[in-house]
Amino acid sequence: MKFSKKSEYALRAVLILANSPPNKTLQIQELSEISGVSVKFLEQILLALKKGGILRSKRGVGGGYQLDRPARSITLGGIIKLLDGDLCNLSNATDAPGTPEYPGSAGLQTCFREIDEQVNEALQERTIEEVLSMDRPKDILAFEI
Amino acid sequence: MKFSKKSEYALRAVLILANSPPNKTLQIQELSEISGVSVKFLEQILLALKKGGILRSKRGVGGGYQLDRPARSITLGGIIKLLDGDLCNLSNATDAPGTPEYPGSAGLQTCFREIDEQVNEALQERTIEEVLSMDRPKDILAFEI
DNA sequence: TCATTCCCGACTAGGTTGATAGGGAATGTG
DNA sequence: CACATTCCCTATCAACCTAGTCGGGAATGA
Repeated sequence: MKFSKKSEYALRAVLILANSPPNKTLQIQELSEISGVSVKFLEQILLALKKGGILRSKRGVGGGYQLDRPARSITLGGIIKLLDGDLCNLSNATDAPGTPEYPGSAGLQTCFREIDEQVNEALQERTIEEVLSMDRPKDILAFEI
Repeated sequence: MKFSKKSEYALRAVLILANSPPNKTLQIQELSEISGVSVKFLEQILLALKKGGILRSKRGVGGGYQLDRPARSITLGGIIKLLDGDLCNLSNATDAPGTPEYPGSAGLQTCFREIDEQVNEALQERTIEEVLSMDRPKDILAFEI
């Protein structure tokens, strides 16, 4: 019950880009340094994010990456799905073709489908913008004023 | 975001045992046939379940397995945890030692911890007894009378 | 004594993951 | 045009994990 490094690194990259000034492009090199992911590995991930319509890129001198749409429209689920294929799919184990019927098999599947839905919803609802704002909670800022 | 075959097969075995008359023992062979899992593989799983205090066993002629405690006290989470180690632990990826700080890293971790809790709670709450009863819903029974 | 049944560890084929490497294509600069 | 820069794309690989097999040992009861 975990997700891949690719997904995790993708989230890092998108968060970093979402946090930098709009219309500023960041190069792989910079993203690599901030996120702590090797340039070459990150490259593959950024490419996938681009193909998935989350980032846009520019080549040549002064090129780099930036978000292709507002951070409020990008969700954790969208990113993870892009890299890992499916989010939470417990029920497809109990559902697979060839699975025999046994006492509780139907009930089990219902349970797992419920959990799948819960998790997928939670991940699809959380936007990158929200995550960034959770980073620096308002009440703590209030104290600092 | 899925769990191992071992966990799945363990759930099958426990459900089958919970559904059979109390104090009746089932042999690996029988469990294998009903669950559709090879005898040898199932063997390992049953052994783990026994060591985990979920099943008890008896050797020799007429031996076999049975539940070591009532089905209402055995949860899906308990079984999965026994076989797979942890249930849902998304947050330990973002939490791992050596993870750098980047914009949103804290927020991300909070999100994942929330999901971890949700899933773990859901799995820890659902008992084997409940799952069995979901299999044959009461309203359908009512129709058949 | 012997068949039965669970107990236990070793082993392995095959797939997945995380990552590296190297060259190609676009783009801006002088 | 020539060239440096930066992204684009594919191939390859070692390490690890999973699902499963195998062979024998130990307890139990007839």
